[in-house]
Parts: sequence; C-alpha cells; structure tokens
Amino acid sequence: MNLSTLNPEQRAAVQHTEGPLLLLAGAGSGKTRVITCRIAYLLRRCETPPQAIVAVTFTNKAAREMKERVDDLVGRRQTKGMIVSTFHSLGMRILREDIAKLGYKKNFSIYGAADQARLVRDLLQGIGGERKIDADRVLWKISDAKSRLLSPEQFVPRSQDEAELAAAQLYPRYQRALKAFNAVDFDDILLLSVRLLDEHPDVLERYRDRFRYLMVDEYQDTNPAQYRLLRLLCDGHRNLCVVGDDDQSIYAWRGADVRNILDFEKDFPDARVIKLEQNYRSTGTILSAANAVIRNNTKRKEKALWTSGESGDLIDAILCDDGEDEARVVVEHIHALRARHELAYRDFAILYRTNVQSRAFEEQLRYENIPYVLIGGQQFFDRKEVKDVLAYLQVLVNPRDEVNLLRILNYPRRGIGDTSADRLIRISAEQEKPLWEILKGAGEMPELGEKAQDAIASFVALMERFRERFRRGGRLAEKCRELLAELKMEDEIYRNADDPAKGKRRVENMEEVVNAMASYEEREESPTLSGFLEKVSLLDRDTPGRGTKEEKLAQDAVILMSLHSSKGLEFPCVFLVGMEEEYLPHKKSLHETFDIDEERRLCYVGITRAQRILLLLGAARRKKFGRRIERVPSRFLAEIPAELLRHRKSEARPELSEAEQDKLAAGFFAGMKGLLGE
DNA sequence: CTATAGCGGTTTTTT
DNA sequence: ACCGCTATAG
Repeated sequence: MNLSTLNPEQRAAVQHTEGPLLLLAGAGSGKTRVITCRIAYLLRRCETPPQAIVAVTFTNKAAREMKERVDDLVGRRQTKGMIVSTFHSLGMRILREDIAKLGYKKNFSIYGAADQARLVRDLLQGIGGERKIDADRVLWKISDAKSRLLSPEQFVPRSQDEAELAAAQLYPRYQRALKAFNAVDFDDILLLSVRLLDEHPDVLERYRDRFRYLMVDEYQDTNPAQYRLLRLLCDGHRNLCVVGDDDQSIYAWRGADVRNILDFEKDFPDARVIKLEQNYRSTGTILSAANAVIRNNTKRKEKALWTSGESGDLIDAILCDDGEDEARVVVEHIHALRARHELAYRDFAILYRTNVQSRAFEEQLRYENIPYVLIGGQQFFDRKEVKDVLAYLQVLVNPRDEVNLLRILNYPRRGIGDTSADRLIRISAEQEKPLWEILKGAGEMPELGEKAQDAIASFVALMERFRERFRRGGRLAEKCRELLAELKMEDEIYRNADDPAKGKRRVENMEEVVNAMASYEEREESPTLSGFLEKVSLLDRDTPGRGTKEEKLAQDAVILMSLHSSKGLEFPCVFLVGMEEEYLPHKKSLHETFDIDEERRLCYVGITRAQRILLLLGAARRKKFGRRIERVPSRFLAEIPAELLRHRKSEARPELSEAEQDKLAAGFFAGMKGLLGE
C-alpha cells in the first residue's frame, strides 16, 4: 500500500476513516483501488482488527475480487475475520445466529425464484381462480413490497391491476406459508435481518460493537431494506463509507432507489463528500463516446470524467448479417486482435443485454476451440435434474420445506400420485401439522389406498435413514452419491429423456452437483449440508478452476456476460453486441416501464468497461422463435459522435451484391436518425 | 397412476 | 426452436 500513488481525492478518501463518507466515483476512477487501499489503511495504519471491518458489495464476484486484492495488499493473515460479502450473505450471517428469535428454525430453506413461483401458483389456486393470473407478476409485486419493508398488513393495493390486487390478497398467505415451511426468500434475508435488529436491541448492540467500519460499494443500487440495514448497523459510530455513481444505477427494476445516494448528505449532514472524476481505465475516445451517450439522460449529477491518457483507436461499429454472423465476426476479431495487440483470451469480454444472447457466441467459440467462461445465467442450478437433487438435500435438512418435499414426493416415480398428494395436503391443512408429520403417519391411513401407504412409508424410511447418515458426519459428497444411487435417479432420468444423448447430459449435470459438493467440502473448514445448500442458493459458487496452475491457465478464457454482471469490471477489449432496438434499449423498457434512462445507463456501463478497444456490433436481422425478424439499430449508436466511430459491415455475405451491402450498411447506420423521431 | 401428444409461452437484468 | 405443463387415454 503506497499512498503516494493515489491522486489527492483518492488519498483523502483512504484517509477519511472516521464518520460518514460519500464517495462519488465515476466509471474507471480507481474506485476499487480506493476501497481496498482504505481497508488496508484501516488494518495497517489504524490497527483496526479485521473483524471490525465490513465491506458490502453487490455480487459475489465483486466480493471475492475485493477480498483477494486486500489479501494481496496486507497478507492473508491480517484479513482473517474481515467480512467482505454481498448484502444477502451478510444478512444470512445475521439470520444464521438468531433467526430463532423470529420464530424460524435454524435449518431454514432459502427459496429462489422457481420455489417462490411454485408457492404463489399454489396459493393462487387457493383463492377463487376466476381467471389465470400470472404468478410471476404477483410475485414481483410482493417482492417489491418486501424490498420496501412493507409488511403484509401495510400492503395496500395502489391500483386496480389484477396482479396488484392478487398480491394484496396473497402476500399475507405467502408469508405465512414460508414461515410454516421454515423457509425464507431473498427479500426475507434482508427484511428479517432488519426486523431482527429492530426488535432485538441486544442483537443489534452486538453487531454495532463488532462492525465498526462499514463500507458499501455500488451504493446507488441499494434498496430501502438494504438502506435500513445499513442505518441500523452504523448508528452510533457512524463510520459508514458509501461508494457509488448515479450514472451506473441499473437496478431500479428490482427496487433499488437512487435517492439513497442522492440523499446521503441529507441523512448525514456532516458527511464528507469526495468526487473521483479522473478516469484511469479507458482511452479518450471511449470516454468521449460514453460521455456523449450518458449526456442524454436528464436526471443526473453532472460529472466531468477526464483522462490524461491518449485518445486511442476509433470505435468499430459493425453491422452483421444475423446472429450467427455477429458471433463469427466477434470470433474473427478475437483471433486477429489477439495477435496484433498481444492480448490473452482473458482480455476479451463479450457483453450483451440478455443472457440468451450468449448462445451463438458460445457455439462459435467452441467451434474455434477458444476457451471461454460464461458468467451468470444461473442456468446450471436451474436445470430440472439439478433442482431435483437439491430438493432431496433440502428436505433432508429441513423436513418442513413443503415446496421441495412435494417436488420429490413422487420423483422418481414411486406410486404417490396427485390424488394421494392432494389428500395428504388436505389432511395436513386440517390438522395444522407439517406435511412431513402427516407422511410419517401415513403408513396407517386407510383413506389413502394400500399402494400409496406402502410407498409413503418406504419414502419416509429412506429419508430418515439418510438424514441420520448425513448427521453422522463424514464425506458429504459420498453420501450424496449413495443417495442418488439408491433412488436410481440415473434410470429415472434416462426413462424420461426423449433421446439418450440428452439423458446422458442430464446425468452428467446431476453428477456435477456431487462434484460441486465435493469441491465445497474441500475448500470449507467445516462443511455442512446446509452450508452447501446456502452457497448454492446464494449463487455463491466459486469461479471455476482456481488454485492449481493448470486451472489458472485454463482460466485464460474469453469472458461472456450480461451488461448487468459486467458492472465494476474492466477489459482491454470489449465487444458490445446486439446494439439493436429491443435489445438495448430492451423491449420491456420500451413498452412497459418507459425507463429508457436506465437502459442508457446500461449502455454507458458497457462502453466504460473497455480499456483500449471497443467494438459495437448489431445484426440486420435475427432468428427469433424460429423466424427471421428485421432489426433496427440501437438509438444509442446515433448518440455517439460520428467522428469517434468507424462504421463497417461484416464481410462475406454471398447472397447480397456489394452495392446491396453498401446500401444496407448506409441505411443501418446513417439513416437511423429518422427512425428515432417516433 | 402413468405415458403421451399437443399446446402455449418463452426471452431482462440478480441475490 | 424448445421446454414444460396440461389434457387425455390407457
């Protein structure tokens, strides 16, 4: 840690350790460096014990990277006990200790989107279902209320929207069901943490004593629940340092309230405010483009990003024929640029608005034998076969988890069909006992039919046997393997697969769960089944292949990710793909929320990820749902001054003459201003 | 209770 | 194009 390498503003931020601090940090202004230095400064110069420091980030990836960088600065030993985590991991830490005070049991389950949706769908059926209401929309309304800390009693429908009305009706039941199942959803992790600290001063006191220095990254993306959590934790010592940039606020859609950052000075009148405006990341050209785009947003704090560096290359804007062509062009450029600029694969990032866009690039990269890593897109843990395995484990940990219990009750098929399941649920409701308790006695329930009775009895026996086995300790992965073998999961998967090749993939996916568990077990000091499930639920799996040298080398890979997950990262060369209307800005923002500004910020985030080379790509047409659709270039392209761009079209389009190609390219890029007047 | 075919919705972003 | 859910028949 060498403070003399910092600019005056950065240094001031590092040295301001006591009292509230607002750090307005533009993209690429060395923000992470300041945060990590500040932590190192606290540890080294102020001799702050590591366990007194809490740094909260927005993603697991960011947390991991920050931790690593601090480790590099001060050494691993000095950071032991320091907390660098996401809000949700921090909440989990609080809940794990004391959730019993709120009437939940310690072995609670975490419900992700799919579990929540299933629950809401069931509840929707419970209330007179005149018409099919979209469970996801109801869920979204409930989630929105929870992120604003509204209790079921406080929730009042704000419109006559059917989802809104259904949400008002279902929110109380939903919350009651979760509690009965001893489960929490993502919003609860924050909401219950806040409630716990609110209602139990002794607990709050404990954390205030321990967490004496709080730091929050991406503060512009905090929602009211997160805000309240921070307020509770820092009241008293008020050592709160928040870092953010309103131009990079991209989570309003899930409840983030940019007022948190805009009103910080109101909340803390004695706050020190420091602006970081010098950019150390990108070339002048890239910065000019970014500034030109973001300038079109009206409600924002005026900022003047500048660089002392060179202006660099022009930005390539490439019109491609279609999606495959776009992927081909990107991969060709990776080959060429890698040679020309001596770049490694890891220096390239392909950024897109929606995760589905990754597929074409994956295919092309694989075809060309270029290593790549796909970030986000929780596709793996969302696969059916994976969720099935996890459901078993979840029920072993928390038998009250009814959503998962119902998922596995007749899978693999064991002769407990819908009729029996419905009866069991009814009995459970009548007797007000958990479903699992009913199952335990179902061996002797004449209303169930003999076959079902036997099936249930042996299911219960199996689960209890394995619960005991897991309790006894020993290798988790080994026991999990035994469980899957005993369930004959593999056979079941093959039986249900319409083609053996697909079945094989699914079996491999299932085995990957066991592998993930094994590697969790290896790296954790005291691994537990519930610990594993928690990691999986919070998507806090390690980046693949860390550790050995071969794995590190294997990590030299092109990176594919959504614009959202790219925030906070930087790459020498960035491909911003799908620069088309309805992708960026996204269709939904056009038709429903009208929040073009947030889409523009997203575009801004993408542009500012690039250090030296930036390419903007789009397709003239695309296959969608199997049919070809003509595409319109993104309005954001037209916001970039022409002198910063080098317009090109992808080569090799045999079905068009050169004149046609020219015409198409001209229409695509030059004529688009006319399209924007709508 | 299970197997199958047909239907409809899917595609925003993340913890 | 594809997946998962539902209705229907066995």
